[in-house]
Amino acid sequence: MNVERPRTRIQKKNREAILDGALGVFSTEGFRGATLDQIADAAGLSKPNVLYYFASKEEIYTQLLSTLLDTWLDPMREIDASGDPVEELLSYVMRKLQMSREFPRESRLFANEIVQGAPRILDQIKGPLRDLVDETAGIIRAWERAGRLAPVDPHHLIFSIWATTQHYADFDAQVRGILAPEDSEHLDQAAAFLSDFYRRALTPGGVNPI
Amino acid sequence: MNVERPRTRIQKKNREAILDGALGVFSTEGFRGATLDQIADAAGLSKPNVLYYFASKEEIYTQLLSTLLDTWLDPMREIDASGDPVEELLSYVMRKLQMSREFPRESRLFANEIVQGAPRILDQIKGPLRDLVDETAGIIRAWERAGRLAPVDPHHLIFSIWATTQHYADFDAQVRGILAPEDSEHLDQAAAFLSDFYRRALTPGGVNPI
DNA sequence: CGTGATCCTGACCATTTGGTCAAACAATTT
DNA sequence: AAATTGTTTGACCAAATGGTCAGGATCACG
Repeated sequence: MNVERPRTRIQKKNREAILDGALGVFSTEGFRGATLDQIADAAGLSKPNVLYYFASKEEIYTQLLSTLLDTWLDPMREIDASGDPVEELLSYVMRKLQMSREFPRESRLFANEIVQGAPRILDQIKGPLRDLVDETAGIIRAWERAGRLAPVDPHHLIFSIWATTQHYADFDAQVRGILAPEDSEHLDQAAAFLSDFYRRALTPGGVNPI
Repeated sequence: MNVERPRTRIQKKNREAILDGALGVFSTEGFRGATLDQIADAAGLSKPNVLYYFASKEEIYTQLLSTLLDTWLDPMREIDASGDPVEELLSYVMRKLQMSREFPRESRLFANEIVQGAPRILDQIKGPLRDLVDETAGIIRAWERAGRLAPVDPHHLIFSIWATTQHYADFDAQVRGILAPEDSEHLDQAAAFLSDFYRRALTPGGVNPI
């Protein structure tokens, strides 16, 4: 049975349990590494029961991917062309960092997918994602031309924001391995660092020369 | 047969072929996703023949990981405490970016491993990698205290350099999906962007206010 | 309560996968 | 060229894996 919209409360509950469990498994194992048994286990259901709600492992995965991409891009949509350029970009950085804190599994799911060549999400990247990025790049370019932002390549600025913020979710194991293990404040430190860092780099003419 | 040091030219050639093939497979599939058949295929050998040179899939993988980590850290070892702080860090950024260009498979191999929780390399991270990072952090902190560098958290600066440079190898599929496909100059643009960007952010007191 | 629809499961299946092994084949040494 | 050592492979195996299915359990509702 291949229900698009959950009709009963049981369907809703179980589909959610499956997607939540699958998110955990896929995000740490990748698509090929994840097994239906693990997913069923994480969801608290039997394997045949999982396949009663989703036609295949692939369907669970693509369902997850396309649902999450939207959420993932929300912080970028909030950038306001009429706001103060540096402050708008800084709060974008903070929103992205916040997502790494709140949704690390989602971040790692995308990381896995893209590192492995984005075989199942390339269309979405070349379509909606690219459009949104180009639009944002336009805003940044306009700010920059108006002299309200240091000169930067908009696309590479966006890449750098993604890289630096998602790093804390995607490479969490490494970050924890390097920083003192008892140090659980590292995301707050990261916020302070990135905030200062991007402010210095983006403010036209440099900030408060000493 | 489990030969540590290749004794014959055939051993040398085949072990290299296996490691090279395996690098390609592991870097795009992850450990669990990769199969011995794929590796054998990529190496141009039969599966039993691969297992004649390496005891198991796991042994190939860990061999790759530990061999490569050393190369991977070389750029950081080159940082010279007696050089000019901003220039030393900028050339470190450029060396790291150059590695993304020359060794994208190696970068993705580590990315896969770490995204999935670094199950087989955590010891090396907590040991040698951490030591080197702490040492470099000490150098950066000294520069900063001497007022030769803008105030930054050394560890998070290092993370940001890793993130921004490796992004171009690890998330290559996304970068290519977003930038114009005909644009094969994006790594040169990235070099220009990162160079300007880190110079602005690191130079104490800001750079050449207009 | 009865009945049709929904939900769940044990048993099963075909394929894939990591790994073994005896025997054939090739290189090197004596 | 015989003996020794090193290399390669086809055939095979057990376990894991994605997926199926018939039938039983449960639920919603007239």
